Amino acid sequence: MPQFTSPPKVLDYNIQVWEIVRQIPAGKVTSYGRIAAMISAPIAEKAKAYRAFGARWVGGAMAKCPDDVPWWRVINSQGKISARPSAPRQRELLETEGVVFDEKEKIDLKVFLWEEGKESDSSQPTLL
DNA sequence: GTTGTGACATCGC
DNA sequence: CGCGATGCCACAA
Repeated sequence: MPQFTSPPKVLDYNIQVWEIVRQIPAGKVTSYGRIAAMISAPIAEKAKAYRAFGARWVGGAMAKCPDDVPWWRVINSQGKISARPSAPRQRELLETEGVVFDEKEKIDLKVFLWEEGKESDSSQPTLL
């Protein structure tokens, strides 16, 4: 267990993030905003604030990146890898999982985006 | 107590 | 579709 600062609330949030990330099947990816959205329902009042920083909280949680969490399956909404120093390393891991990148190093979220409850289904997304 | 930055997302051109 | 600019919360110095 890594050493976290005292804020238990944020830590609790991070734990939820890790829990979700662990549920991501191999060969699938998800975005920070997606995780943030599925964790705590965006409150109407703070919806903007949450939308603005909820994703960053997830990033903060990933910053701890415990060994039990496949942090490499977490990317941004652009379907690209974040500016992490080990970004190239992440791409290698994703390719090993079966994820493919386009010439712009972007991932087809229409194909590899992990959707809740659609992990092992034969539903083939409409490839255009 | 204040200032700066951060594994992002969204809007506009 | 790509790039630039903005917003917000929490933490570290």
